[in-house]
Amino acid sequence: MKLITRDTSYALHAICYLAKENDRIISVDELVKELKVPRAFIRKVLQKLNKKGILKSYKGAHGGFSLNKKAKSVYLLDIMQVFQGPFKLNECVFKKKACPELKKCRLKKKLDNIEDYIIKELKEISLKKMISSKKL
Amino acid sequence: MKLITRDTSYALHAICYLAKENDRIISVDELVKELKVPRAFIRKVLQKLNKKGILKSYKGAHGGFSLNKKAKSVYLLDIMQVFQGPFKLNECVFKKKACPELKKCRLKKKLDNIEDYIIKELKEISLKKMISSKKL
DNA sequence: GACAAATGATACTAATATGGTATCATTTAT
DNA sequence: ATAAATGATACCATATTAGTATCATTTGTC
Repeated sequence: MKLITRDTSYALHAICYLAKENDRIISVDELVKELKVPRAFIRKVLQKLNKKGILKSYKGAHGGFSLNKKAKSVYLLDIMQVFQGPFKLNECVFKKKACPELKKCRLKKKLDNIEDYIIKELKEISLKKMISSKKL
Repeated sequence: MKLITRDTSYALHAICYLAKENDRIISVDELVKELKVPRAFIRKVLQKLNKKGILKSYKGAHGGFSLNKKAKSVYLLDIMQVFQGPFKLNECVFKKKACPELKKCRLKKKLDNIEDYIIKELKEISLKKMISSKKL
């Protein structure tokens, strides 16, 4: 029951590295050396982030990637959703016949509240906060 | 990215039904008819709940299952953890070499806080609350 | 222009988790 | 004794996650 998958994790590592290097164009080779992640995997991850507009890519010789946004306006939730899809913690458990005396799905309501809280929190964690030395 | 899996969901349905029937012994057959869930699957689910002490089982003819605890002392979190293992939202994303300037894994800290909150909330949802007509 | 160095696109494989089925052994009320 | 129930377990199908490989395209440099 994990919240963050491997690809999201690799993405975070890579993006943090890029963010700290400002607008320098950084190749996959450099990232692989620095972060010690599988080359083919991280390439896919970076391409996806590029398509989503979070990174910018430069093709050809001396190509690579750089951040396409301000570090303060990229949020953990955004990155997670690139790889893990929309954040949906529950699909109404009590639909259909079960627990039929329940007029409304009250459990779902409660779970939705929890979900809202998580989303709110994850939206508050910006890349800037992640790489700064200040407290989150 | 769902919080509640199918087996947990079936378990919740079954447990709610048992709870509403108080200490009556209820067979798999009855549960299957009532809840319209796959027989073999729900059997496995019930056996697991029995092993964990949440249900009590009665073997032989006229056997079946009943709740082994007070409805107010069975919590959603317990049931989830039977099927989905310990609730761990993150396995330190920033371990190893990555983001090396971070002295301590501060992201993990933040995620841990979120996790703590979720656990607290899920612990507050008792079976009693689930089957009562009052607000959660 | 030729070539090498880079990403883009995409197809494939392997491992694990999830959802579900089937079977035989054991227990127990009648 | 027998039938009705659960216990234990092995199995299968599908989806998701993790990872690999290959060829096409772009682009800087000589």
